[in-house]
Amino acid sequence: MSEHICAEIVPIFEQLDHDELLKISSLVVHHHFQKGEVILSPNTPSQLVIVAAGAAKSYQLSASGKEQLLSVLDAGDFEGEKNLFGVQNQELYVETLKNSAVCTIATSEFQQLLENYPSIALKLLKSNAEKIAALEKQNQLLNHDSVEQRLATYLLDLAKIKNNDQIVLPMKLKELASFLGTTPETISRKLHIFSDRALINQERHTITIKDSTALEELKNA
DNA sequence: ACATTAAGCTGTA
DNA sequence: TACAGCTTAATGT
Repeated sequence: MSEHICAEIVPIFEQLDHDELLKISSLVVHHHFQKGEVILSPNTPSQLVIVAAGAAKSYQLSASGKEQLLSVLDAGDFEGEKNLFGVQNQELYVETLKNSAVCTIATSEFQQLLENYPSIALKLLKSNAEKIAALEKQNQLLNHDSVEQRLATYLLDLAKIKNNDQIVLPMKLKELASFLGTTPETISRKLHIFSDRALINQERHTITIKDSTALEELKNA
């Protein structure tokens, strides 16, 4: 497993020259985690975690103690940046979905870095704004009162993002269920209902939207 | 209308 | 064939 990839693959470190990358690499600690390990929680030290290879999920716990999925982190994605600005992490968890290579940067050292390289702070800001936009969208999703509305909205949004009526679900149904605030069983049933009504075609994780107008009506019902 | 529980099915290593 | 992921059905809230 390569030991010096993090700084090069992360978007916020793009466009830095070789010397700058070297300085960052000296602050980075490399780890390897098995599938299912919790790598960031309210109990772990304050740090930025970067997924170098593999995948992880970030989530918070609901009142009843269940996972509420926030996002799936693939290679190059990171989480915990609010730790870097002195915000105490009280609710955020990050757990590996596969065996993964993960890099961490401690808060104190990163603050030093931000002072020396303001361009990194700007990229972090942009990335953070995008993350907030995604969370606002999910918040809007969860405000729809029925699962059918939430699922219809999600599918239409995904098709819009990909600019294609044929979409591939980016996560397991179990995770999609958590993302939409429901159960895998209900997701499975609703997808079948949509298929029966000829709103979509489903072949495993590949879904083709056949009647977007009907789905639009459903989500606004 | 949806969750929970339990059991059965299917693809993949 | 053992396991994870998904589905189906029965029952509960």
